[in-house]
Amino acid sequence: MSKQGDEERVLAQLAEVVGCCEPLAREPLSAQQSIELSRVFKAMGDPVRLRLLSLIASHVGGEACVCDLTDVFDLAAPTISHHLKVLREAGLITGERRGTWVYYRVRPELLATVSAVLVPGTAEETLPVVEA
Amino acid sequence: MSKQGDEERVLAQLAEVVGCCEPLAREPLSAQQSIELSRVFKAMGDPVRLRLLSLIASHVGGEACVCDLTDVFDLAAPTISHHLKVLREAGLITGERRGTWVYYRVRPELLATVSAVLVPGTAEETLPVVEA
DNA sequence: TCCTTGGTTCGACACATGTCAAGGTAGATG
DNA sequence: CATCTACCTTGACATGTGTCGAACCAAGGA
Repeated sequence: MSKQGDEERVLAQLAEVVGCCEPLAREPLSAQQSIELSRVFKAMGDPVRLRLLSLIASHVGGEACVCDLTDVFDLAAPTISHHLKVLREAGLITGERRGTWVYYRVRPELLATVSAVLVPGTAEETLPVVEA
Repeated sequence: MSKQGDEERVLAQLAEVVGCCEPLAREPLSAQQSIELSRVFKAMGDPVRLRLLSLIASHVGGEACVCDLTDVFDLAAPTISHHLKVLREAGLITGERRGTWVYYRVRPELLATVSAVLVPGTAEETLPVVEA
């Protein structure tokens, strides 16, 4: 929330380093690229955070306040807050305070970037896969 | 290699629990789904492992032996071996011994599954319709 | 002003993880 | 068999990470 600038920087850096849609199997990642990308995957490499992400993404209006999220887990509030911070610093979600509550929403563009890195089929031909 | 059965089990379990291509934003992940999925992301949440993955995926013939991989990093052989094991146990790669060397290749179907979970409408045709 | 509710930060703890040296296994070649 | 190469496993260590209680901040009422 207060680190909106950091979120933007992270996202910009990822986009710059990874490129728009460079599939993983086309050419090996550089050390720098792998560091940037692994940040996102590491943020998603926790069951609680993955579930938080899907809870936010699938919530009505595309956003959810923290009070909508805490009840789902058997975890203390600081723990949820910590996980949300990790997701935020990875550029996967953004937080905004409106009155008493803080609302989070996902960054679909980052999910799309990551998805495109994984599979080559998104843009055009690449591998001799079973083609229609 | 010696745990080929485990690799199959992991992949089957992931396919069963996650489903074929259920996007993250459609409905919230269950606790079980998030646990299975987070295993894969956690395996990719390390720069060395991500780079290993891309090195294997982009290598000629779609496979690479360990000797092709160790020289790229400033890491001892046991460390590389450890990371390869993590990738293997996550179902992302398979290892096969042929003579003196051990060759690794990626499982594109798992990458496609993960990619499809992230973004709706991604790479559905590349999914191999995993059956039991 | 004080109190209540929603969220975060801090500090501390137990546990997980990345790393390497040493030792072990599998196969090829004498 | 002996030995060399390629690769893995073990054991140990330092660092990183998830968790929570306590304290703190922000906003909206009495």
